[in-house]
Amino acid sequence: MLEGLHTTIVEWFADEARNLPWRDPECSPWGILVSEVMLQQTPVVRVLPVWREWMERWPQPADLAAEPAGEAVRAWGRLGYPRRALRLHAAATVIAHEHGGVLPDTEAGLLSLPGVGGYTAAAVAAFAFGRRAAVVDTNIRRVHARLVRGEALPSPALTAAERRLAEELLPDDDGAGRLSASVRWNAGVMELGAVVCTARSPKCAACPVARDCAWRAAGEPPPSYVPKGQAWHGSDRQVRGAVMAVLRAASRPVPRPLFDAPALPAAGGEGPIAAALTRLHALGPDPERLERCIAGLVADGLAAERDGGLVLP
DNA sequence: CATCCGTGGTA
DNA sequence: TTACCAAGGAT
Repeated sequence: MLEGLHTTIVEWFADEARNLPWRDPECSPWGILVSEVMLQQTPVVRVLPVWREWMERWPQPADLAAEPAGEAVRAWGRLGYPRRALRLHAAATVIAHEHGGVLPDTEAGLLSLPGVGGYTAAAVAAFAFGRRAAVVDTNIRRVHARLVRGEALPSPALTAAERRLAEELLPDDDGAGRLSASVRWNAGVMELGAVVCTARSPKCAACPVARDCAWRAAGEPPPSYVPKGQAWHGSDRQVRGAVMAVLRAASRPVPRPLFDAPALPAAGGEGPIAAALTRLHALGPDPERLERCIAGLVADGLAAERDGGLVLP
């Protein structure tokens, strides 16, 4: 049974895998780490162009570590959650200064890096170093929930039972490095969840293991809970995002009064800075919220005070 | 452990 | 148009 699943999914992956640059056998561990962090909560299609820019500009961790953190944030562009750029810069600094510029090649070593949690540590250990590691991301959790547990969606929070299941399903290490059975299984299940066993309207007709699926066998029961949406309108995140857009557009400190100005961004005039300021003002944040958001950005290290203005760090 | 942290495409 | 959701992590 398990053997059949392994063979079917791994063979499907060999035929159907998307040709992504970080899956190239020549891709460096650093390139794989960058891709994994960028892919945290961000779709592949938006990551692709930014990842290529990063690899061209910073081919090694030391290249990124040599620049101010703000450059990482600027080059992050609109991928979202810019603190990830900050942590990637911090990770590059640790790698350059404490690991001789070479990535740790164990899960535990990777886990100690800023911005690297359980998922990313396992993913890099597996995909960059060929280690046997149970990769558990949202795609894999969903495939396991349906295929094995017969449920429409995984629970809101990762459970110990899910970790156990992922470990049980993981093939033994066969010493084949990046081409090992466990690596291909991890990649295959993740890909299946990403392109076939999707959260909304799964493409069961295209699924290689539809006949083995416990969820289908159970008559596709609906989710037992309702996912709670992420608040956005009127949130601090919305304002922080608008402020960060201004800072990314500016190469010198933006005077503080411009952030409050409800009227014309006179000093900015035309151009991307003025446009970003206009978008911020359009949100109409009250002064208290705006101040709190800016203070939060500074506290997070995403923004810095300089010459009476605000800049990227 | 629940909450916070960006952004844009899609149903 | 609104709401969901995408290779999570830190606190």
